Amino acid sequence: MTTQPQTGHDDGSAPRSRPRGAAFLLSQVGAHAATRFAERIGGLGVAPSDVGLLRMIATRPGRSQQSLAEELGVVPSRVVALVDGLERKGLVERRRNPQDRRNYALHLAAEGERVMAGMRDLASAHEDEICAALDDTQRAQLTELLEAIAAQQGLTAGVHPGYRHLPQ
Amino acid sequence: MTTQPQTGHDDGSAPRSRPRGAAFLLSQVGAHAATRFAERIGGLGVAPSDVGLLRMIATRPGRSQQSLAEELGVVPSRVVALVDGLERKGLVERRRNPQDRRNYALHLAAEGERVMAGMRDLASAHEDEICAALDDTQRAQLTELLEAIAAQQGLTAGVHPGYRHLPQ
DNA sequence: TATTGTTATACTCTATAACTATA
DNA sequence: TATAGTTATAGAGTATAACAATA
Repeated sequence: MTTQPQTGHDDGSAPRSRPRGAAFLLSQVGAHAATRFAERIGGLGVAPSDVGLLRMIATRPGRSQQSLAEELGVVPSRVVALVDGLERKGLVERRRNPQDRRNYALHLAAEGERVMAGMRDLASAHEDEICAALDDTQRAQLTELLEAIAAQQGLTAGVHPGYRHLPQ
Repeated sequence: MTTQPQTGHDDGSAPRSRPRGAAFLLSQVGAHAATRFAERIGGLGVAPSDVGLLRMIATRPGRSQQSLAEELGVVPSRVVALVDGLERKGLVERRRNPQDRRNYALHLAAEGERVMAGMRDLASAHEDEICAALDDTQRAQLTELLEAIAAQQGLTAGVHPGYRHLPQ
């Protein structure tokens, strides 16, 4: 994804009184953070698109594919492909529900638990890398500002919009 | 692009003393900002991938496709496709250089100038929309923090990493 | 009939590699 | 030989629509 050029401070001048370029910087730095994270988790053998799914299954085991599709804002057939991949890697299991044999209850396999643990460590290191320029106070400040924007813009906590389908 | 889930404040609790989740928030809010901007510029008939190109040509007219490819971090054949699209829409012109007939000098067409002007207005409105939750002081604060991160992470001012090719 | 999941298909994006023309 | 640009091709990602099994 890409965003607009801004008049910015390409010339190295100090920021103006009315700040400009925050939106572009957000998109730029955000894309960078996502790319770096993707590189890191690549070492665990999972793709960025897998991460949300894994976490949602870990948080609420037994969920159906439909419920994941809804929360992620993707089409159910997409979840089929994602779960196929995770199942092939031995990270999740599809368990039939005897009460209603139409849907599956999704659970993490043992290997999936290990990958989730690895991701938590990795997320912590990632956080430190991205925020290396900031001290603890500034980090808290940034988090607060971003949380305010996220809330006002109606973003769901923990759900990355990368999943959403623009084309209707 | 997608990033990691964070332990976050899904439960609505107050932020902890050691801030967690800034990197995920960055990626989440950044992707949202990029998506909203893409929706806006869609009305001008250009795609997000066109924007950087248009701006770079506007900033330094007469550039070659090669130089654009290098600065954007994409392969030259990709620039061919992008410039083809912009030329077809009447936004840019390829002018032969009589001194060296191998390369083109790229220039904005009249319609391209109009679109650039439209984008500047639109970027301003976009900025206001994304930062609606913040007052001017907070906006300046956010910009400062993001600029510090961008500089420390080695990001090029005004160049969106969405252009970069991870697959080598 | 409605719901869950699946398959078949097509479209977009973008890189690689081979090629043309010019130098 | 080297450089700017182009074409042909292939792979990844993801949506739409038709379908099967179950309720």
